[in-house]
Amino acid sequence: MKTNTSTTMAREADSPALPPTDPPTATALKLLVVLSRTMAAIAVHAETDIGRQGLTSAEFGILEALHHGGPMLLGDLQRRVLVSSGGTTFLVDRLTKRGLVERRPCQTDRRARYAALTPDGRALMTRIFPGHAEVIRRALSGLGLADQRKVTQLLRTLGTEAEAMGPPVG
Amino acid sequence: MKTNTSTTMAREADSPALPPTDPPTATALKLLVVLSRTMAAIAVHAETDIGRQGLTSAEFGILEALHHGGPMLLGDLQRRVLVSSGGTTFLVDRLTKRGLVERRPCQTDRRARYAALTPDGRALMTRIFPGHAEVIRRALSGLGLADQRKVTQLLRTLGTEAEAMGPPVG
DNA sequence: CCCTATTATCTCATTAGTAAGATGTTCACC
DNA sequence: GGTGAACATCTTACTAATGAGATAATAGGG
Repeated sequence: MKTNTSTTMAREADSPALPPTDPPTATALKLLVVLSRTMAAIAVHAETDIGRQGLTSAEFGILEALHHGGPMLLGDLQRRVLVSSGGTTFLVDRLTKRGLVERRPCQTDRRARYAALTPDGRALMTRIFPGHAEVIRRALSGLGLADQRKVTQLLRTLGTEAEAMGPPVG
Repeated sequence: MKTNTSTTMAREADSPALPPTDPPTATALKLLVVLSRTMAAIAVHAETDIGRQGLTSAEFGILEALHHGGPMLLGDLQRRVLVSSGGTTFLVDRLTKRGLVERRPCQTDRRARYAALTPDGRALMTRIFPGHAEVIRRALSGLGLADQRKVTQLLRTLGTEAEAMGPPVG
C-alpha cells in the first residue's frame, strides 16, 4: 500500500528552526501559499483544456485578448498578457505562422504595429471559447456566485495595492 | 502606467464577436482574470526580493520547504513545490552545487533520497527569511488581517475543490 | 523465492519565455 | 528643420523548467 509516510500534512511537529513570525506576517505568508496553490490548481484545468487545441496558455491569452478587444497595438497586447516584449513578438510570430493572427501597420505611427485575428483565428476562438469558459466556470464552481464576487473584490484590492506600491525598492 | 485605451473594462462597446456569457460564467472568468493579475503583481515583489539573493523562486521554494519542514524525500519536496520530477532533481542539483542542500540516503528504501539543508543552507535561510516574510507582508498589506483571512478561507475552498475534481476529463 | 506491477529518482532532448541590446520612428524643443 | 530623448518593436543568446523514458529498488501474489 501507500507507505507515503509524510505528505503535505506533516509539518508543525518537528520543524527544526521555525522562524518566529508575528500574526500579520504569518497571515500574509499563509495567504500567499494558498493563493499559489489555488492558482496552480486552476491553471491545471485551464491549461489542460487549452492544450487540447495545441495552444499554450500564453498563446491563448493573445488570442483571447484579440478576440475580446479587437485589433490592438503589440504594446497593449503585451500589457494585457503579462509577457515580455520579446515574448510578445515571439508569440505573435508563432500564431502568425499558424494563420491565426496577422500584423497590420499603424497609419499614424510607423513604429507601431497592430495585431489582429485572421478569419481563421476568429473562427477558432468562436469555436473553442465557449467550451473553455465552461471549463473555467466548472473549475471555479467550488464557490457560489456570491463568494466568487466577494473573492474577486478582495483580490482586486490586493492586486491593485500590490501593483501600486511597486517592487520592494526600499 | 498609461491610459491603456482598452483595459479589461472596455468590452461592450466595439467587440467584434462577443461570446454571450451567462452570469455564472462571466463571474468565473472575471475571477480568473483578477486571480491571475493579483498573483502576478505579488509575484513581482516576491521574485524581486528573492532575486537579490541570486535565487529563483523555485529554488527558494525548495529551501523554504526544507527550512520549514526539515529533511524530506524528494518526492514530498516535489509535491510541495509544485514542480516536475525532473525539475526537482535539477533544482536540488543546483542547490547542492552551491552547498546549500545535500542528499542523504533513506535507510528503509534504497530507491529514495532525502534532501536536507546544509549548515550553510540553514544559515542562509535564517538570515534572509525574515526579510522575505516582511516583503510578503508588505506586498499583501492592501488588505487588513480580517480580509486576508477571509480571502484565504475562500481561496482554500476554491483550490481544494478544483484539485478534487481533477482535470476536465469528461 | 521469482515475477510483475509499482514506486522513486534521474537523464536527456526540447522548449517556452526572458533579458538586453539593436533598429527604426516620433516628438519636443531650440 | 535639426538634434537628442523617448518609444515600439524585433533580434539574439541564453536559461529554467518540462516531459518522456531510463534505471533501480520494493512489495506482494503465486
